[in-house]
Amino acid sequence: MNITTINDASNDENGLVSMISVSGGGGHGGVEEVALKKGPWTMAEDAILIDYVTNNGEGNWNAVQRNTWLARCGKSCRLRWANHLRPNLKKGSFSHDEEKLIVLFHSQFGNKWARMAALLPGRTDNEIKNYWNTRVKRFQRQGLPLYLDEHDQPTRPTIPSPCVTPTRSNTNTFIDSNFLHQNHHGYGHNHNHVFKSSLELDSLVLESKSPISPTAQQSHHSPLSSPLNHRQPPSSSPHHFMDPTPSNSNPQLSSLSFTFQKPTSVLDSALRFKRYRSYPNFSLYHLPSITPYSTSAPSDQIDLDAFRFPQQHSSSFSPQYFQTPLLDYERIVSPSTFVFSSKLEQHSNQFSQPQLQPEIMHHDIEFNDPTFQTSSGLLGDFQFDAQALASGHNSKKRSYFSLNEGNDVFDGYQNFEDTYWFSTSGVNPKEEASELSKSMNEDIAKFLKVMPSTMQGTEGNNNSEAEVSNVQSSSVTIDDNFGLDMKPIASLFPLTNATNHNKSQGYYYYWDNLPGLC
DNA sequence: AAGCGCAGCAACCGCCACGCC
DNA sequence: CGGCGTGGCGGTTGCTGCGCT
Repeated sequence: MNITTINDASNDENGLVSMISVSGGGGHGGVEEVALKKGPWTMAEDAILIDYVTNNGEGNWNAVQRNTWLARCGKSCRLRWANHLRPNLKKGSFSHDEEKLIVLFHSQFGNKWARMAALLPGRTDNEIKNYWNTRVKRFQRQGLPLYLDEHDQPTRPTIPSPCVTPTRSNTNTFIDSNFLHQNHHGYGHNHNHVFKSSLELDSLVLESKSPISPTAQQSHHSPLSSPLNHRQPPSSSPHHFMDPTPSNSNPQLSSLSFTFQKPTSVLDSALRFKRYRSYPNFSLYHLPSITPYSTSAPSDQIDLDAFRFPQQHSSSFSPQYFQTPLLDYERIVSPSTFVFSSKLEQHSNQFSQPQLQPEIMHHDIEFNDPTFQTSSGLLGDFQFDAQALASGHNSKKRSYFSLNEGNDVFDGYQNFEDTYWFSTSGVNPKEEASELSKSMNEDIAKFLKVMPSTMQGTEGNNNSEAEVSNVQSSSVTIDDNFGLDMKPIASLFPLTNATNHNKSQGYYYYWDNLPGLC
């Protein structure tokens, strides 16, 4: 089918319409013209798109235009869905923590908006891009270096990347001194806000020849330029923020000199990132698509205590940042939870957030059921969900139910504030959940296998210790929809050993030193 | 009140990668 | 192997609201 777009700005309520010629299909060469609308989406269009995706799943966006009267091109539909209509989108301005993360990510990835979005659940690449562009404009106008946090003192010098002198040939890194000041857990003296890691690391020294004022730095290192632009070669691993400690041994190093840590081979593999891609048969009402693995340790051999995500006590940490990118539940809400805003506006982006969408996506759970006492943090939740589903276990805040929505019946279960919906295919939810549980357990096992051994508390955890002894890669692929790059995650969350949590199976590691989130 | 600049946001466009045939 | 369709990504544009003059 050939589609020709003809711009015609004369015949649309918004003054934006394109005429496309749709030909082919039957070989008659017949051409039917379809007016493709452009411009802002209306609520009616949104409703059509939501309905279509609900019934047909994501993907095949051009079919939307073919199968509905929605006169939008596939790209426009995909964009509208991804940026405004899909569940779990977080609207509103970025929090300060998110802003810092964006700066952090940009210093690592450059203009890789989609990549950043994958690390900021609920945020879209477009949002991040817009935020960054706005930030660029603002900082440029104010003459501030881009990688200087706006809440910090503007006089704080930034290490410009051209002056960075790695001591190891395989390192090409940029680190902004700004980030070295943002962790308040405190190690060292002059630069006591450094990132403490328990990883065994090589060290490298970054040296700044001289302090550079923001103004001077601007001319030297344009705020518009990402550190990535200065990397040679650009394809090298942009691994930064690794456990910097003051370097006082070298008298040539000024206060802008730091020694920070480079991970060993475990975290040294190439950055790996995988685009999300929907299954062709993806259903909006499916629980997460999990690809079973044939060889994995059963879950009962995995001590999930060895892997804990941040707890509430860490004031600087927002665990929801990493919930979605790590293990994307595809938390789905019923279309009934889409409600129209009472405030009528011209555009149609006023669907309120799904009411069931949790503002805080993580659960910090203390279960009474000993079955789940070993599960905590993200993986714990993950396993909990699967096991509870499989077992049919109903905790106080979890229940199965069905919901009649017109002619449709949706099966679901509720876990605290979160509601999960899954298919109405007739599969017994528990059977489906049982398979899901197995797959999840296998995924968790696989996940743990490739985790750096230093990320796992191994005391009293011989099984997993053995499993992780031959770690070769830091990348984890949970399924086709999911690629996890452990490296930036690990570098963002240096591990500390919380020894005062004396559970029977050993000690925990906490990810509680998120830099820049204080 | 009008004009202007700016911030924020939504959406489009071009390019490219990938899979399929 | 090349053409084609599809989708993803990054750059860019345009619109709207708001504050300031």
